[in-house]
Amino acid sequence: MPLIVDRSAKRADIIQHAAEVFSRTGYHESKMQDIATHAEIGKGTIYEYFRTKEELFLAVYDSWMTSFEDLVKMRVEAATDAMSKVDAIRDSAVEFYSSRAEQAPLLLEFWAHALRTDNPKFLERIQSTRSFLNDLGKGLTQQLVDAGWFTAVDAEAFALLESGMSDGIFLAWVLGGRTFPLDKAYTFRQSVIGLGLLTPMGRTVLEERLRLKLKKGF
Amino acid sequence: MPLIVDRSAKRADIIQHAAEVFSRTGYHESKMQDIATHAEIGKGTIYEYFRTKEELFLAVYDSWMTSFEDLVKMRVEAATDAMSKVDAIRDSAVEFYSSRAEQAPLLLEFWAHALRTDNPKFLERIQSTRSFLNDLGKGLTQQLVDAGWFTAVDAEAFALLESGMSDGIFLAWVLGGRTFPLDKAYTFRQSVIGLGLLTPMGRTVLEERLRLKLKKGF
Amino acid sequence: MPLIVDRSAKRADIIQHAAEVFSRTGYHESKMQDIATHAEIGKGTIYEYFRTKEELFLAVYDSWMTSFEDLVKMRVEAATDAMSKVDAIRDSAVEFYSSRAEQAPLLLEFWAHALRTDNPKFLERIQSTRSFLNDLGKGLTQQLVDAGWFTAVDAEAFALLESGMSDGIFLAWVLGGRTFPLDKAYTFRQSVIGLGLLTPMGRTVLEERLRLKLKKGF
Amino acid sequence: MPLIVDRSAKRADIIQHAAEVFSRTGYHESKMQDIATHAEIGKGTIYEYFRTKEELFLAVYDSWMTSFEDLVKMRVEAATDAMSKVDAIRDSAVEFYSSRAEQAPLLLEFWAHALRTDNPKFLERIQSTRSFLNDLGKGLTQQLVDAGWFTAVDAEAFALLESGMSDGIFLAWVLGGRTFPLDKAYTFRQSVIGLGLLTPMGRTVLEERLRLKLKKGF
DNA sequence: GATGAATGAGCTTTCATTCAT
DNA sequence: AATGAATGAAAGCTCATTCAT
Repeated sequence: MPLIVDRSAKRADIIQHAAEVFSRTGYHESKMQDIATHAEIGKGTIYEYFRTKEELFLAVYDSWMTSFEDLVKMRVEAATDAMSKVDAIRDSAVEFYSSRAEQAPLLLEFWAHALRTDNPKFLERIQSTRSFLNDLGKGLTQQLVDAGWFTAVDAEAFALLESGMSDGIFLAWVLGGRTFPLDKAYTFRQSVIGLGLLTPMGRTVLEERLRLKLKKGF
Repeated sequence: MPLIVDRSAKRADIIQHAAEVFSRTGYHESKMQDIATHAEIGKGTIYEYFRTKEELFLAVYDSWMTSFEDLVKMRVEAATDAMSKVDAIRDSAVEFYSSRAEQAPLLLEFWAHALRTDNPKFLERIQSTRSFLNDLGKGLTQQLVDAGWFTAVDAEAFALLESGMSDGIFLAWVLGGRTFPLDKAYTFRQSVIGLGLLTPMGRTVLEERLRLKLKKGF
Repeated sequence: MPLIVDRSAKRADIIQHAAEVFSRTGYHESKMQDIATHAEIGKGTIYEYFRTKEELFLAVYDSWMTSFEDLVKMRVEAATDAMSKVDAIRDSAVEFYSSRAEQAPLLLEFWAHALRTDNPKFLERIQSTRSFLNDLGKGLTQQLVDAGWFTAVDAEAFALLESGMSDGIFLAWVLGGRTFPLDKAYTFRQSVIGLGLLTPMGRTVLEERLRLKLKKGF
Repeated sequence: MPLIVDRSAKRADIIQHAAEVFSRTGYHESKMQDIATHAEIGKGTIYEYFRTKEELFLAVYDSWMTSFEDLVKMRVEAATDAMSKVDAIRDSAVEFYSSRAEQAPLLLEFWAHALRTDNPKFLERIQSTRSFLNDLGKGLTQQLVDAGWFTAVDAEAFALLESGMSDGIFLAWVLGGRTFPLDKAYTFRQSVIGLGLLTPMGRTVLEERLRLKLKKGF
């Protein structure tokens, strides 16, 4: 066990352990005592860092989403052109969700809880990630339109649709027992969408490849 | 108190009231007493019809999904060609979800619960609707491919993707506070997909209209 | 299932079935529904014959004790001399308890309940059997004393002691998991007591036999 | 509220209060809240020390029986010869039961419960005391036989009979409403038994005294 | 700061009893 | 007379949170 030096490091440590317990057992079934035991601290200590169990839940989600956003940012910045930035977003999502397969149900629980609690911070945190992704998607879509790859499209609506689709695929994946490869499904989706949006110019370059992917499925 | 004639009618009546209470308060926050009071019956009476709260929850979900499936079946049967059958599915989903806007969060709770409970019937019931929709979608996609409207595509994968997308849009709609019109989003989605899958032949007929929709967004 | 003709026969039938259910499951764990099901009648019907579950419990005990008393009466009447009447009582107890081994725990429950309930009939019914046995025992003891077999002894106290001992042996037998033969234990007891009470005259006749039994145990 | 210093002292305190509530109201009628209130602690606190109500019941019984065994041990050790050790056991039982007259019905409830519960610890605890007493009785009986006071007797069987008789007298005392003096009854019993087992030698010394007691009863 | 003993509100579920049919 | 659907009081147990040390 690493020596915890300061307050925020200990806070992060608790979040880490809480994430594991919540993931394994679910929010409602996880007891504060379970988390304390897992973190090898006293039950009361958690309350030195988080006012309520709910607040801890929010912190766990926040921590996850922050890593996700950081991952996306990093990948997108590393990519050079708009097309590969789009790929970077998709890859980030795939990687993030795939590597957290066990935690996936907790995301659903978080969303469900967000819609019920009086605490507005839950929905706000969700919106925050969505805004981040939508803004990013919107900008890139516009660039692709402007560059003549994509046909004219309401970039805002499209970005919203895209992130919705992402969550939808994720949902299908989780509820279906993760029986198909997530990355293939995301690629497949992008081929469908891509084909739809490509301009004649873009089509000339990419159509063949995309149609092949459609035929193969996932 | 309405005169309840037979057992199954009373059962349905309890499901109805439970659905309302669950929808309003959420599964975990709803107490059996709340449901009993709302149904104007004794708390013990519920247990004459459902062994546990969880079983009642399942019954509520089952009742919703059965209506949804019935609606889809009806609409699809009424439609004459494959293209309008696809429209019928989409319209059914839009109508179903729109008319149950208040109940929507409960679907999330159900999904979340299904992933946690030991009772396998929850996931089974979810799978059942998904299978129904996927089989339907798969058949229609294949018909559209065979008829030359759609380019060659793995019908199974595409159907899975489509229902995933539907749930995704629904999710975005719910989590985003239902700030956009659900029907427009579904139509938009179909335009994007449609454009991607259309063959040159289909494109000749429909491209103009679909591109217009893309430009407008939702 | 025999055709139940009159009220008291049906009442007896319910008692019979209740006795079986109570014996198997215990008073507290037995549900009125279990009894109704076992008797193949409606739950409400029981209440036509017994006001409460407690009253039914009392009826079961009363029925058992009445049979026991009848058995004792019959056996004692059949015996000719005092000494064999004493044997008859002992044999009746052994037979009664042995043949009801499974029901034995219920007797304990009844006694325990009798000491707690406000309903005085429980203790009264217990007293009634005890009185019957004590009176019987007292009379016989006095006869044996008068006949010169037994030394002078307070017949009342001795009778009380004897029936207490009987229950005690029964208790040890039940709580010990019925690991020793009940009849042997009763005989052994009688040998011990007998030897103690015998007059020199009685001793001349019986001592040898009794001492042999002491040596053998049970 | 008394200052409770350590865990086991608090545990003992709860047992003490539970014993009082159980004794007064009976096991089934006693509510955990009653016990908590009586002990001036919160309901939840009890569950920090005992997993279930049943476990608490067992602890109460265990505590009683342990004191009883300790009392017997102390008294027996203090006695010098076998004959007075036998008296010591009898006196301990009398003292123990007499001083716990109010609690006596609870013993019956405990026995009844032990025969019904799935938890084997109940019967085991009962056996434990019985073994202790039987072993003690067996040893002393053998000593008395060896010393020539008692006639040859199966010491094991006799010891079993004796403790059964003790419980039987106790039972008669409790069920009979404690209308006779317990100590006299025990002494009376011992006179009967004693006379039966005495050898001619023992008889020479004690017969007169014992016969007198028989005549007096209790 | 860290702890964990103490708390009690609150929940699901049971089941004896009632009573309309 | 017979029934069983309906009832609701009741109880054991849980667990997030507090707070004295």
